[in-house]
Amino acid sequence: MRADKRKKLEAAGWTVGDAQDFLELSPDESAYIEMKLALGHSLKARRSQQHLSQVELAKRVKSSQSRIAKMEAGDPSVSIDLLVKSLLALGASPEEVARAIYSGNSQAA
Amino acid sequence: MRADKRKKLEAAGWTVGDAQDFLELSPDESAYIEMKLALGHSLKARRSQQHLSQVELAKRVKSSQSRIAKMEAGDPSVSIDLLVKSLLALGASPEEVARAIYSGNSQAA
DNA sequence: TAAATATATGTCAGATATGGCATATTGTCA
DNA sequence: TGACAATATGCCATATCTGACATATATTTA
Repeated sequence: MRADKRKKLEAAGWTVGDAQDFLELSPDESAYIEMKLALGHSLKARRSQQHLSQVELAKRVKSSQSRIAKMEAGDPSVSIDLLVKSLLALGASPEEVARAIYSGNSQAA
Repeated sequence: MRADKRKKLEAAGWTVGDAQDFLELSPDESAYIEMKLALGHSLKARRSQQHLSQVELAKRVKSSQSRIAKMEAGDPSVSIDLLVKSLLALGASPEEVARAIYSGNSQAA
């Protein structure tokens, strides 16, 4: 299984190796997960660019290191709201957040 | 007070008329609220375009009429996640969702 | 190598968002 | 006008997300 496919399934809350491997994601579910992954990548890119550790970013957005890690990994337990708020806290504009959503390019925002 | 300003404050969970009228929103809070309002407008525009009632849309996205109304009104109790999922359910692509986020134009998505 | 720092993963009690429901308000049409 | 459909608003029990914490696993540096 390709790494990104596996990641997508995991982001959907599935455990790879299950019988559910064969389940299909609906186009909507798929799009939703891709958006979250894209936002997570963008968050990591921005954080790295500013030479911040997850701990430092967590303090800035009043979250926790573990939640930052989960955001960047596309963990199914994190909301788009938190991702957006974090990006804004890193100085992204709404337009940059928007670009992060549909551009596969992690540099986008 | 301008209508959109009032709406923004209400979306932030404030009651206009309070002493809190004078509080300022941080740029991040402001941007976040504007994004939610923009998504709400886009949702309403798309729903109208497809001649769907709030009840019909609610059934399609397995939500409720009241939640649809709150989404479209920018109620502070609704998440961006639900707005995004609803737009996707109305046939919007991730790119259109993205455009809905930063474009003030409610037709955008 | 070991120590130090950064990131990943699992869990959980408390906080927030959710659908559903009742009901108020608005809009439409005869 | 009244009857009816659509939308708005308030409430609540439950589901989901949250920060915090512990701890495992990299990654870096001396």
